[in-house]
Amino acid sequence: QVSVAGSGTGRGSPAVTLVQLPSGQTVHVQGVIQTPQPSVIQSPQIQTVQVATIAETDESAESEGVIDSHKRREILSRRPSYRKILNEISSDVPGVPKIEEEKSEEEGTPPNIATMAVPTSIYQTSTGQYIAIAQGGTIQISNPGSDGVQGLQALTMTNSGAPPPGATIVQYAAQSADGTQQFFVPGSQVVVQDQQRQRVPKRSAAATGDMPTYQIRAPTTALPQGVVMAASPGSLHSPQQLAEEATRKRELRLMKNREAAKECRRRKKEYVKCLESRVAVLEVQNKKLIEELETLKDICSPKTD
DNA sequence: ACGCACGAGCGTCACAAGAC
DNA sequence: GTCTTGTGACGCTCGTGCGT
Repeated sequence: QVSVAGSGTGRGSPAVTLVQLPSGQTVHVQGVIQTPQPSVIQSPQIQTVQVATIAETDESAESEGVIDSHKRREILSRRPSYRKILNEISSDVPGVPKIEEEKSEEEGTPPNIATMAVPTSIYQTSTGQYIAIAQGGTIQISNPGSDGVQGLQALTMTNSGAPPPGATIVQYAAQSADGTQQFFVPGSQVVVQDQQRQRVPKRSAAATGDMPTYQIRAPTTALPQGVVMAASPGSLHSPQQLAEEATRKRELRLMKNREAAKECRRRKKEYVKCLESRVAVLEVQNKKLIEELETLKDICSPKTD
């Protein structure tokens, strides 16, 4: 004897079907039959939109815009990071991959890209590139138009020697006679950008993923024309130097935030992808359960004729 | 060919949470 | 208390599809 009892399909409550098997076992099938939804993907993004809508409804009711926007921001900002959410999901569901603490290989990071060290000095060239010199002589070249870590290059100067304290100097020349970009680094060496990519439009740079290549050469001439010299923070005294230092700090902060935003967006996309795949899995499961239920109904329901 | 709408991606700002 | 990191929001640019 099997009894199938439908219940609770009211708005907001999932449909629950009770199936009593001949053995006396009762099976709860919850939410198997769902009302059509506009979208199967219900990411936290959507949830936040809903929260925002509620908040705005309150706003129109109470006419307290400032307080409400604060409240809304509070609600929105309480949402944990994508990494946390996804890792929580993955701990519940075995098949869902975790977002690694560090960047995974998934996105195809070129092997010649090193991880970004904390720079101690940062400079912007006349063509918009950023050159950061970290402790230990690592030079990082960041092209503002390129995509993600692909715009970040690290060159480690193995024989640059220890610069005098507070005296890191970058000497930059806009363009040399052979059409390459050059800048000079401690240790009397020259970093030369190859001709093939200078000021590539940011769209195509992102699409093709091509990067500027740099070579370390011995200087062929004395100081070139148009040399720009910048001092590191160690020897700052005048207001102008302080202003430069503030600008430098700001540039560094912006560069870091730029990278952080890229990383955050990458995680967000990964998170949404995971949710989508999870939805697909659940849909398959759901379908199977429905079929199973139908089979059980067929087997166990008493024949009338 | 042109204009428009739309979506994706980006840089920046503001702010909360966590680290130190 | 200060610094760093992560993320939502905003505005911008660019590519694409579509109608005219």
